[in-house]
Amino acid sequence: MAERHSTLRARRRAQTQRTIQAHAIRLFSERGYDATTMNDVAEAAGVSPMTVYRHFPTKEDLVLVDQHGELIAERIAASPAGQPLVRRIGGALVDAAAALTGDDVAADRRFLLVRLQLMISTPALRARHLDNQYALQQAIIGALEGDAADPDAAFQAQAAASACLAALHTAMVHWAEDDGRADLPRLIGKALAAVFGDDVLGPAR
Amino acid sequence: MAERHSTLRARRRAQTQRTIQAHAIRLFSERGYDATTMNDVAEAAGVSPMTVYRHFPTKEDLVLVDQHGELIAERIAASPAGQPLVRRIGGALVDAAAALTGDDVAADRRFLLVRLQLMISTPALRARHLDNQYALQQAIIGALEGDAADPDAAFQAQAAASACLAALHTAMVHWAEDDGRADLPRLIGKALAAVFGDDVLGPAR
DNA sequence: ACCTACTTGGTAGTCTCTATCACGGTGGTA
DNA sequence: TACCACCGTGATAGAGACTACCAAGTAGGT
Repeated sequence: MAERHSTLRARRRAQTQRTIQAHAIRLFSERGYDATTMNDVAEAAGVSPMTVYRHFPTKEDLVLVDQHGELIAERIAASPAGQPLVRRIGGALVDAAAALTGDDVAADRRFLLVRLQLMISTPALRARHLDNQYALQQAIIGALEGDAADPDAAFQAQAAASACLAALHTAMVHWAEDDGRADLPRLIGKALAAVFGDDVLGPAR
Repeated sequence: MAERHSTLRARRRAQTQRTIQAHAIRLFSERGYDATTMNDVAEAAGVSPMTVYRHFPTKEDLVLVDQHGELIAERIAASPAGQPLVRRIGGALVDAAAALTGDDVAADRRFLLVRLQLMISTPALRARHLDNQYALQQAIIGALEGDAADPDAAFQAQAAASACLAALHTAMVHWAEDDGRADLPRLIGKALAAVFGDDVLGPAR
């Protein structure tokens, strides 16, 4: 088993990865994203530019981390098919947000907030982020498999998913502008209610 | 009046601009967006690379043209404030789509369709396009000025606008996948109805 | 005919990202 | 302990998207 070396080597790898990203986010926040070159990041992290590219294929990947995408899709696939689409999708989004901003991950929450503010204010990052959300939308539609036969149901699923993700985006922007003081899951619920009505997530909440 | 020269010079400028863009779209469709360089476009159009950059600041601008953005915003600002938000926004989107795909602009419609298919299938273009839609969303929110005082109304406006644009995107993707055979304004109405209910655009339609 | 302003072309450079090769330390094995 | 395969890192060269900066030609109005 040559794959059982995951103790020291993998830990060092994860460590340098965190170091590089931390320095990158700091520099981006201080000088701005466009005014910071990959060489600057490498120099600040104490590694060669090659190493930066090895861990983060593109400059945007230093800020944008696909977080919990497939977890959301799995949760939607596991939700009861009898419920309305919006409730299945919205519930998963609220739960994922709760996992990302819970009190047990306060440090990660600050980091997430800074990256989110960078994403919103930098055109290149914002564009990539929106495309990632589009990919998440495709994954969500794929998770609602049962309706591939009916083209009309597929249209419904696509409309519901894209509207839910639009609500998610609205909530995230407000959360970032509020500097993370508000409760993100609650904001998402509010945005969903603003579009679909107050009873979207069910009376149980 | 040094600005009254808009006869020959402006026409030549518009002509080269159209030539460059036409060759670019053709090459992108034939070889793929990433496999086509700006030098290829310049050579095909018979101009220098400098001239291409002069007319289209970025490679993405060769495909993405901000069409009718401010027109939509103006129409929303002029719509009666008493109507529900979704109806004001959705109505403007349907009308803009009708203007873009009407029978009197069949050639433009083919061109729009090709560019849309390129946008959807190319990650870089898709990302930029989604960011342009985000900018349009901001413009729409700005057009609904009356509610800047109430933060809750602002939240409502943002949620409504982003959901409407999500529906627009859903409709555009379906239209492109259908190769433009369907009626785009009708598709937008269908997507809006899928999210908000059948009576979104009012009984008058 | 003259002068201004707009359009175009050329050169050199920066920055992101890729391909290829070489070096050194890790982890397992004889 | 000595050997070897492998992984992480580094240096170099290069393509491609852009951005100054400067030179030349041509349309506009006086």
